[in-house]
Amino acid sequence: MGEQEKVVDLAQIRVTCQSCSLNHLCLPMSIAVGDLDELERIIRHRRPLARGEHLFRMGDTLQHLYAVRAGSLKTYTTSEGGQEQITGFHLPGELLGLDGICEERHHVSAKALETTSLCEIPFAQLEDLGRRCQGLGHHLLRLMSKEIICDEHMLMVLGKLSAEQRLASFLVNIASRFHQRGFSVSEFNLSMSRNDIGNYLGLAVETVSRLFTRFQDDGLLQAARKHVHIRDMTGLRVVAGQTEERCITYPSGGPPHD
Amino acid sequence: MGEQEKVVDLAQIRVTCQSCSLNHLCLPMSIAVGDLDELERIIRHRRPLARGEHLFRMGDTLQHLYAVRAGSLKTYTTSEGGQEQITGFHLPGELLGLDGICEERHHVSAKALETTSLCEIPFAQLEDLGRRCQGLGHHLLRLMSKEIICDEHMLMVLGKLSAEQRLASFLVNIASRFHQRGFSVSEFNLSMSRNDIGNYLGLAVETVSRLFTRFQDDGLLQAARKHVHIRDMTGLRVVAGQTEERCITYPSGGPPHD
DNA sequence: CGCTGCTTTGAACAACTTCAACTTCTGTGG
DNA sequence: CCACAGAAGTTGAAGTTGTTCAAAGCAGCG
Repeated sequence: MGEQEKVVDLAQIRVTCQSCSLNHLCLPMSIAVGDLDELERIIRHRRPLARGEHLFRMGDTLQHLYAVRAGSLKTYTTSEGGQEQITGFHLPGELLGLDGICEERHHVSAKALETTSLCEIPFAQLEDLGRRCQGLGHHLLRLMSKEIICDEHMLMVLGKLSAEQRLASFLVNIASRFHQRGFSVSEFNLSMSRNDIGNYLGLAVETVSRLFTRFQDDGLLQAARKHVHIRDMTGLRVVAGQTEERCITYPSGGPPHD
Repeated sequence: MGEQEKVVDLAQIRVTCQSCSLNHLCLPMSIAVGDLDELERIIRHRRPLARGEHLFRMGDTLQHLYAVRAGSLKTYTTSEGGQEQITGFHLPGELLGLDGICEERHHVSAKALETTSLCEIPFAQLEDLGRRCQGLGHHLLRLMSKEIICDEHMLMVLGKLSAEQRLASFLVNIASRFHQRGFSVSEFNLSMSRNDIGNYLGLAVETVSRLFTRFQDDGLLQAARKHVHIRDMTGLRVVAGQTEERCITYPSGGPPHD
């Protein structure tokens, strides 16, 4: 508050998707160079969220989609009984709000897990632009399709896997998403609590905690609170029942360019 | 084989969405009357599937989306270990194949639960038409969004509900979908086996069977094999933990017109 | 009529949850 | 800078829910 010289109006900052380090993961990846200007024209920075703040709540009218620039969020639904189920964790480069298109209001709440900055994209304008720019329109469909695939993968996780397999599967998934973003596959800080992990995986916190201990004892990883160091990725994949890499994390026509 | 006079080339039958009893649930609901011709031009009937036949399999290239005309299907994923998880049951008026858009190949397999007839919609042409007909393009996004919502609702079911709540929730959902299609809310024939229900709900067959018996003893319903007669819908909703009607079954801007 | 597959029921068992206690971390104010 | 309170995480022991295994019942069909 006292640091007047540091205060800037973030909405004034010129957003350039071109210079964004995430553009290969985000909407711009699909768009013709000439049309990128148009996309940049409708995108705005949003004031960063502090840890625990909501981006939107279940029931809110859908005005914008959001792309994560830095930080992370969780989305969750609340049942009539007041129970919460986390439906996803969202890392930089990922799009939020697609569930809200159906009824023009959000069906999940989105809450920041840490200080998080986002791009705000007016949905009506994006849809309009999508009609004019073929690549963008198609990419939006692909992103929605990807979300369906991910959610249906989670149905398998919750419906068929044991607690051990669920946690291993979760860690493999998170590691590969970090890796895509240029971070280490094997060493990272989780932004979500054990409670959040348990909630997401349909397990009690205590079970998650015990499993971290067991994985550590088995030499699969070392975990100290949020910090995780995977020692044996192959072993972890075996526990998860995933030996092939067939997780959908990249909504492109072809495979990731690496 | 011998009944030559009954054999017709189904592909020759002029499909008219206008005359289809499901048009208020399906793609045409969103389309301007003038554009309906164009949609009808690209839609083809498909040879009906016999019970147990596949419409497509996981990994197949996505060529078409499909709309169920009559009958029903299940979609399921197969894990590396060969385990199957049913991701959805599909009734007349519902669209299949949306998961395949992301990578241009299906991520689930679709199998008929009974004799099933379908409309086949070439995806590329539909996408193209969606760009030209605003209503249709928007409706396609809504249908995908609806699928996300339904899948995320299932995450809650699998992650948080007890076996009893899961089955009650399933029955309430099926009943309301039958009702929308003009059938009785309270009396119907399930096209899926107990095994399929258990698989879908993350439960053992035996558990499902015991629950049917318990619901019957509690006077909530009467079940004889596939035939189900719901005696106390309110009671069933209470068990499911759903007292409000907030299941998303209709992807329209407003509520169903009844 | 006797097969086959689906469903139901019972009893033992296992996995995970719940409850309870304790430890470790984090942040805040004295 | 330390003390303290609250939150988050860990661990153990008891309890429950749902699974697994086994067997019998039932409908449909050649």
